[in-house]
Amino acid sequence: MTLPLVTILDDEPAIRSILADALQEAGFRTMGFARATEFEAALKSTTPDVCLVDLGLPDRDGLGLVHRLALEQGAAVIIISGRAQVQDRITGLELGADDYIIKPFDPSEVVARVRARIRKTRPPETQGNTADFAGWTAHFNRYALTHSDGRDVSFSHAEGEVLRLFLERPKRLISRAMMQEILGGAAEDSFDRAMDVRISRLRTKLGEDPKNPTLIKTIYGAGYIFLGDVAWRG
Amino acid sequence: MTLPLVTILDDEPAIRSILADALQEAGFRTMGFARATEFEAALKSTTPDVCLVDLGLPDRDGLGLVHRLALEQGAAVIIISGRAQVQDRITGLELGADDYIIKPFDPSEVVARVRARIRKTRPPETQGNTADFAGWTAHFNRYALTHSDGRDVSFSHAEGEVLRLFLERPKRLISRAMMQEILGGAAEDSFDRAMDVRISRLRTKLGEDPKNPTLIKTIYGAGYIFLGDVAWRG
DNA sequence: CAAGATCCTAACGAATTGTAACAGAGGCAT
DNA sequence: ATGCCTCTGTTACAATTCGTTAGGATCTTG
Repeated sequence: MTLPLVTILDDEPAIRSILADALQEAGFRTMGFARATEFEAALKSTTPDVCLVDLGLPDRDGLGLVHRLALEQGAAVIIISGRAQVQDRITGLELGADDYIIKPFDPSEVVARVRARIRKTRPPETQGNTADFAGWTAHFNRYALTHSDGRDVSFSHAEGEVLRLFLERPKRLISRAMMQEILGGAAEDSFDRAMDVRISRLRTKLGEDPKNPTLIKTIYGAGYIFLGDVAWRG
Repeated sequence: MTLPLVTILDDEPAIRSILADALQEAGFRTMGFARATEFEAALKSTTPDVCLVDLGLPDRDGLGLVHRLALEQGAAVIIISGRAQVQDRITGLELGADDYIIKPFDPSEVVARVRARIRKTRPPETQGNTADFAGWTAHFNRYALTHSDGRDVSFSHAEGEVLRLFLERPKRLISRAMMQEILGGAAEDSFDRAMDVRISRLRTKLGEDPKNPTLIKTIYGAGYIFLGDVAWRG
């Protein structure tokens, strides 16, 4: 697995570089952004493990951003702010932030807090090959799905890749770009319907109602999300 | 599901009771302990969601306890300590704590940080994905609204964003600017009717009388307000 | 009440997504 | 090799989503 990715959103280049240095030294990949719009654009193609967000942004109030991040992406969000009042901290945390660090900060404390987030956020390596969800059991070693009602469906390698991708990230938004990256990263032409077709086929095997899928939901313009409780074993 | 359980390990009775009061008022169950041995005994029969641990314990160094807690139980651990040095905080976090709060603390900040932990610890399913209001039930995980009279309407992602925005702030004025901010508002042109249209469509799905909306009310020149009692469950 | 600002919403269209049908690449037994 | 099968990307077209436009409705102010 690749190194955890930490994004830094702060309009001061000095702060970005201090944080980036400390984090990289600690073994993280980093991406820095000066404005919220850039950051949001980047989010469409990458999924950070932890997002450091400065609240005093020029182009937008960061709190709304934090809220959406926490809600949609499910990523860990750490606010870094000059506003030190207890009330500021509380509203930040209530809006979905995972932590709130006050400027001026000690870079190594930031690193420690980022680590603490990642420990919890990263799913413990699921090298398992069997997973239960919504009445189904996926057996990745024999490329088959069994349902508690007796149905037994086999799936192909390509379908299994997608299924595993979903089962390892339940209830989190998975962008199309990320799927391309994790699965066979082919060219990303807008004419490329390969991913859609894979998902369509998987949906069919899961017996989803085409008009109203309950397990694999499409988020228009954003990606997919797998609903359903997943339990891995073995 | 039962209320989340928060344990408080601190040798000062005054602090235990301050925290217990604040947490109970916020809707948590609490258990207090004065010494590590008592606490560990209790752990054999219960599984707390969050553990508040004071480091200055008389009978044992708290750090080792924190380490084992984090490692074995997998529970969220928040250190509360009088030791304010950066180095103390770092080692606490590195040893497995999820957060580090310095004495003296503000009880409501502790509550906010406990909440932030629980959001991540508890499975997303348990979180607010369903809300009742005015005969309707909004199911955000399956993008559908059901009415007590049997109606069943599905809504899109964009509509869901607006609906959630309202349901999270019932009976409060929501300015247009705030909506742009919280939703993905990119364009700020005053010609942008996108938000109006979203609301219009949502009103239609809710079966609002266009002449006389009862749920989503327009405040001319100021924004919108959602009337109706909202009860979240999950 | 007039004027102007603000809001509603039907209709349109660009972008995005679903999926049936097709085609090429292997695999495998005959 | 030939024929048949499965797998999987590509194509083409249908369906859906959602912002934009535009004209009318509604509100506030003077």
